[in-house]
Amino acid sequence: MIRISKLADYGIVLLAQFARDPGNPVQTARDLAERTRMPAPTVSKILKVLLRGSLLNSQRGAKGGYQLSRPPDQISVADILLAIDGPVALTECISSGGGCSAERFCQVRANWVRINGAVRGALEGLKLTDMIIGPQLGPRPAASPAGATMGKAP
Amino acid sequence: MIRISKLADYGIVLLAQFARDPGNPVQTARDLAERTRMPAPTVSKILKVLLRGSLLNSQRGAKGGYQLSRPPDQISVADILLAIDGPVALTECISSGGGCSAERFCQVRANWVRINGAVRGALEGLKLTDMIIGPQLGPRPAASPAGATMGKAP
DNA sequence: AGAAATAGGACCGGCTGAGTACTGTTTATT
DNA sequence: AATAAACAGTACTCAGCCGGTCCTATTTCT
Repeated sequence: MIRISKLADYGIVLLAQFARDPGNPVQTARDLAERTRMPAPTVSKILKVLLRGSLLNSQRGAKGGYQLSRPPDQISVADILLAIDGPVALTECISSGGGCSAERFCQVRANWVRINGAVRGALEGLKLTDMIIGPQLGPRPAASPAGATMGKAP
Repeated sequence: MIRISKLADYGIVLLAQFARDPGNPVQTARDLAERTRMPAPTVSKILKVLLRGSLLNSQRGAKGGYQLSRPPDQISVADILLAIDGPVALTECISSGGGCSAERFCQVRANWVRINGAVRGALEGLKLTDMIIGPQLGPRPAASPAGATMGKAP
């Protein structure tokens, strides 16, 4: 199904929450859980992962909380996926860096490298600021963006 | 890790094999297994799935085998993924068509719809013929294709 | 009739994703 | 100094699904 993990999905929702109200840069895990309607332990777990990926800074103790480590326009969806799910690798032979027993005969790997790079590039171009502007906030030009092409042999 | 299933990966390799030598349009499961170095039972299983997805035609009995149901330039990577892994749905809320308990509060779903559509569109544009031209067959213009952009807010 | 294929299941084992819980450690406040 | 509020880290379980294999029809050519 070519899907990202649920945790990564949650992570994006959480980070988007930060970006949505810059007035409260520091948020506690508890508050985020309430606002996003996600279970508190799971929220806490994801926040720690995002911290390790240096997408968040944390302040311990009372009056503590988390805040974005960078401006939201400098955090991409690819960054979030990298922190939570690891590197973008559509196929196993990409993530394992080759070494598949069939590699000697495999004729499609080179193409996967290209497709993979294109998807990663697209995800890198998509910033957190792009995720918070929903259809409800101001009119949008049209439905779907212009015809995203990639990887097609020239 | 945003990855496609191994079966789908195999399926692409198998179909690419058909496209690679148009001289032998009909191939048996056994032959394909040998040429791709994949285990025969698995190959057989995938071929049946591809048949159900009407990407292949089959001929039973002695001298039987499988062949592409359409010219390779009319079979996209998205078609193969659809047949094996189901519809492209990066997040669960896409495949389930909404209904998530947090949907009422979720502010990012609309963006996922756009991203998802962009990825699917890109995969649809990538045909089987694009998968068989490797770097070894003739020189290629450059490393990565031109800057695949998608989903970015205009 | 027999051999060579596909058709269509059932079946199972192992991995990993998702969620929970528990036990520190740090810090502001009183 | 004591307390409470928050983050930090780790361990654990449970379920679902992916992957692989095998078995038994059914069809068709020789």
